[in-house]
Amino acid sequence: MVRLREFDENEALDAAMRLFWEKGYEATSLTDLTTRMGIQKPSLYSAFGDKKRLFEAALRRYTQHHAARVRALLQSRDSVKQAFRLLFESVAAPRDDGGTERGCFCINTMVELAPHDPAFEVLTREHQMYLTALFRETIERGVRSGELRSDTDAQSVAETLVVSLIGLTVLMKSRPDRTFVDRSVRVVLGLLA
Amino acid sequence: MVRLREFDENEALDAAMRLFWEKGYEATSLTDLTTRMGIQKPSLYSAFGDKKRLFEAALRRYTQHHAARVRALLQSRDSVKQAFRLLFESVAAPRDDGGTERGCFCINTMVELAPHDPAFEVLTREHQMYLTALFRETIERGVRSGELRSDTDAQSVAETLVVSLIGLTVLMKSRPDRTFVDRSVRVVLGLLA
DNA sequence: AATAAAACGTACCGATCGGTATGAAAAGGA
DNA sequence: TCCTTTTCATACCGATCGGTACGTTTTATT
Repeated sequence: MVRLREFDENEALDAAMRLFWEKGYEATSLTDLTTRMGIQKPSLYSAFGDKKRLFEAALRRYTQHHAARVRALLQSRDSVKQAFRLLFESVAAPRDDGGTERGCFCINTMVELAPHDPAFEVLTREHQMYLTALFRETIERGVRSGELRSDTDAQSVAETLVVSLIGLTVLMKSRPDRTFVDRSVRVVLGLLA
Repeated sequence: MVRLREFDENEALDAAMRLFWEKGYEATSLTDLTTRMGIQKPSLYSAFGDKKRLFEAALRRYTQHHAARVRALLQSRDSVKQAFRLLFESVAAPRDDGGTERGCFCINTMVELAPHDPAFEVLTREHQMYLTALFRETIERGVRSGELRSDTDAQSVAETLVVSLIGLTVLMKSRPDRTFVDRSVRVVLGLLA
C-alpha cells in the first residue's frame, strides 16, 4: 500500500526555517511557505501540522544546528580567548552584503513570540541555558589550562557573555558603526582574563 | 468653519503606542487599534496616515519618553554606580505580575522591522546612539567626581553597557532564573570601577 | 440663520489570511 | 491485475486584513 512522499521533509523544513528566520512568524504567509518549500498546502498540513507547529519544528531545527555550530566554533581553538573572539566576531561581522541579514532565529522568536506563548518562552530559554553551559565549560577549560585566572567565576562570566552576545546580535540589526561594535566586543572579551 | 476633533490626539497615540509595544507591528490589526484608541478608522487615517506611519509616530513618542526616563534615572543618584544599578535592576525586575510584559518597544522594533525597513533601521540606531551618549556623560561624571577610575574609557564602557542592557532586556522575555540575571548584572556593573 | 469645511459613523472594497474538502494519481500487497 | 492507502493538485471556505467612499452631523464664519 501507500504512496510515498515526493518531497524531502528535511529540505522542506529547512526552507521553512530560513523563511521564518528571515521574516518572523506573523509576516510569513502560507503562500510564502508553500512557494519556498516547493509543496502545496495540504502536503504542508499533513506533514507538519498547522503554521504554529511548523514554526516550532523549524525553530527546534535551528537551535540544534546553532548549538552544534557554536560548540564546534568554541572547540576549534586551543585558546579560549581566541575561540570567544571568533564567535563574537562572527556576529559582529559587517554583512554589508546583498545577502539576507537574519541575526539569530531564536532571539527573533524570544522577542516576537516568547512573551505571548509559554511554549516558546520555554524553548528559547532552554536554548540560552544550553549556550550558557557551553560557555561555562569552555571557560572552565581555559581555567584548567592556565589561560584564565584561577579565581574566574565561570558561571557568572558565561552568563554575562550570553547576555552580551544577545545584545550584540540585536544591535547589529540597526547597522551601528564598526567602531561601536569593535569597542564593545573588546570590553566584553576583557572579562576573560 | 470646521468641526473640531472629538478625541485627544495624544491620548489616542499613546494607546496606539502601548498596543504596538505589546504586540508588535504585524500582530496588531486596525481593529485592535481603533478599539483601544477609541476612534474609527477614517479618523485614524485622517489624523495619523496609514498603519506604518502611525507605528512610526508611536515609536517616536516612545523613544522620546524612554530617553527622558533613562536620563532622569541616571541623574537621580549622585553615585554613578548606584544610578546604573537602578537602571539595570529596573530591567531585571521579576515582573511576575499579571500586568503586561512588554520589554522595550525600540528593541522590539529593531528585531521586527529594522532589518527590512531602512527608516526603522535609522530610527532605532539613533535611539541607541542617544542612550550611549547619556551613558558616556554619566560615566564621565563618575570619573570627574572620583568615583570611577581616571583611566576609564567612558565611550567604550558606555557602548558595552548599552549592548548588555539590550541583551538583558531581550533575555527577560524568556523569563530566566533570577540568579542568572542577578549574576550577569553584577558582572556587567563590575565594568564600572 | 445660511453656509462651508471638517470629522464623524456606517458600510463597504478587493485582497489575502490560515485552513480544508474533494477527487485524481500513484504505489505496495494480494 | 485489482485493491487499498496515502499523497498530490485544484479549488474553495469563512474570516479578517488594510484601506476608503459616502452621507450625516457638528461647528465657526458670514
